Amino acid sequence: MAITLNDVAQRAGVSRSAVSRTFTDGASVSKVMRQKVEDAAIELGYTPNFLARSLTTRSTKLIGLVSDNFHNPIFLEVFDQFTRGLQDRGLRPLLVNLSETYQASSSLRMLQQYSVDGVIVASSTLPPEVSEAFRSAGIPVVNSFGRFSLAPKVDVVGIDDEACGQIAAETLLARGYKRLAFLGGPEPATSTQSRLRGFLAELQRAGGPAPDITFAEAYSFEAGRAEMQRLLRETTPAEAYFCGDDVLSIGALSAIRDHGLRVPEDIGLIGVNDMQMSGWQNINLTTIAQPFAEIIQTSIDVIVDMLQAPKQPAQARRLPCRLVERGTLRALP
Amino acid sequence: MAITLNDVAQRAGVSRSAVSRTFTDGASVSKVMRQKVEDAAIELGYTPNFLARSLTTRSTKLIGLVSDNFHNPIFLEVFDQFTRGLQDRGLRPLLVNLSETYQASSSLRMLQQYSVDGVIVASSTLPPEVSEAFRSAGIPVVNSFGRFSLAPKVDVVGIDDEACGQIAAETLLARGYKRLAFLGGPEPATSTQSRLRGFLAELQRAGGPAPDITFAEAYSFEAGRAEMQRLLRETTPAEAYFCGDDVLSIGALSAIRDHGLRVPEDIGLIGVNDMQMSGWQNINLTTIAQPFAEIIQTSIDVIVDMLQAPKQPAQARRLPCRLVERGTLRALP
DNA sequence: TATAGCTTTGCAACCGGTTGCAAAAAGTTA
DNA sequence: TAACTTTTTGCAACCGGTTGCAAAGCTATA
Repeated sequence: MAITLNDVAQRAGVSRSAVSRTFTDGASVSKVMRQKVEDAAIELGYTPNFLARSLTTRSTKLIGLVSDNFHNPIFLEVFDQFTRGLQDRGLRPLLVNLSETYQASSSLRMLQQYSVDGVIVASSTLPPEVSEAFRSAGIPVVNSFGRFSLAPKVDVVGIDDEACGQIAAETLLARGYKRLAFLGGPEPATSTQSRLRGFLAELQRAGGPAPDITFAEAYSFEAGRAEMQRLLRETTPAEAYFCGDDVLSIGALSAIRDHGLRVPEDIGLIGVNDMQMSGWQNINLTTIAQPFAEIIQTSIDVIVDMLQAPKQPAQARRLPCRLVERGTLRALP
Repeated sequence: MAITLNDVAQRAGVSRSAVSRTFTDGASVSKVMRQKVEDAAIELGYTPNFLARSLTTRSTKLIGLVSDNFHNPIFLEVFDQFTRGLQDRGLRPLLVNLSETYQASSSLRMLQQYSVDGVIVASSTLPPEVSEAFRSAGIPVVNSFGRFSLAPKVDVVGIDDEACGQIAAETLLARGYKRLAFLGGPEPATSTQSRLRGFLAELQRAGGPAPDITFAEAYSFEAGRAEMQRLLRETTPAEAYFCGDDVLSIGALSAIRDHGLRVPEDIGLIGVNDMQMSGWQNINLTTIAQPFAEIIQTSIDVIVDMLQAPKQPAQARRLPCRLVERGTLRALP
């Protein structure tokens, strides 16, 4: 069916090795030989088979892209950048969706069967064991958007969640807010906990009062809205809320407005992520931007380095967040 | 490095074929033999290499997933469902991102090199030549979200864009709107043209007046907002707009509200897609739902069928859309 | 117990490539 | 032109599996 190396060799009247060599760079082929082979190849429409090649070269150029985050709109941007970044380097992303019904352990087998050269685990919610399983199996792995740790078992590229909480606290305090609150993502998530820790630490340092603390059930619009509705119904709302992320914030925003209150006049709101939608004029959310492009670029760099020199000691990289001022907080005094 | 069939054979003291046979179902192996092999395999942690296997079986279980739509939030849901649907059937999605800088022709080579068993082109905007190239190369292909045609060159699964325009017209007329307008996506897109055609046909049939017709530059929030701003500034707005899709509608919505007008009291709006966000209470967009789940399920079924019995004549399937009533149109009289 | 029929097993060739090695060809130098 | 280098080429083995075929093993029947 498909054209093989043999076909080309025969057509060009040369050996199989000769054909192979013209298609591997750095190999020794004379100009006339190369010409003959290339003519035959073009004539027949030959494309080398990467999988057969991988058998001897032990490199498939396949990178497993594992994620469980197929509901938060920011991940579309994440996938876009990952796939393009990998393509630019001649690598191909093999996608594994670990959401809901799939147990994490299956991803190792799935990707081992295809001899991937490396794996990118793109998730802030998957447990570290998922990434670690790949490393134990000898497959280069990097955990993008993972949690920082001083002695990580696998390479991690992410943000400094504590610093993120600190920025939120500073921002709110600088604008004169007194009664503050933390409306986090799911309580067990480590990102939630770290952001809270940074938030509290900075408030304490500045001598501010302790904030109210509640958690939404998920990083989702519905969860943010539901939790804010509950707060408005059952409590005296705080002056300003630091929300777990942007979708959550947008949910909270809708609850506040439905309740007849205004943002930022009655209640202030600050999120995390800076997803595209947050900049839409009908949302216009003040938020703390994650450096998505840099995280993704760095993750790819890390994995590419590991392909060349595997088994360096694992390292966790923290990239800085920055405040994006829009319209959901009152102005600086 | 990795454990191979040979290692297992040696450990179990049997032939290579025996090991191979215990891992291919339907092959003839006695109970004792199977036991010996499985023990050795577990002991060594053996996983068969699918790529080596594919060399002789001529099936990689790899499906190319080609798309250029990494900006419209609905596509995250689309990717989620595609990847899960494929995984459920033991297939693995190999992602190709064709947005912006990549020219379509590269996708064929990329996927040929990996001997994919089939390709799903998930896009309503890529030209039909992209899908056709795969078919010419003998690779089973289905174009999801593609344009309907009576004599298609490749299999297509999508919606009936004309019917969609018709539903929009019926819906608006039934609510007593008189001065209607069409605010489409990019003018050259075939989906835009088909929806317009259906819209106009139904209006004409019902004897309504001809609508205003304009086009946004893209299927995006910014484009929808910009075009609606222009309309509000330069024209007398229509009573109700049929918008190209939901993101576009949401952009238009924000422009209308910023202009001090109310929806649906002053201006009505109906979109297409029913993306998750459209149901958010702060948006609450009346729209025409695309049957995403069915389109994706059908696409996968089609490609799986082709793997078994390739080269049936191509067929275009149209799945029905349905109205989702929310809050951006006035109530039925 | 001999024979026929079925199941299980191993051998060896093959899938589409790569690569170490030695022979052949081409290029240099004297 | 001969002797010596360097480059180019083909052979054959290998990567990790599968599979047709025939031999071996087993069971059932006469």
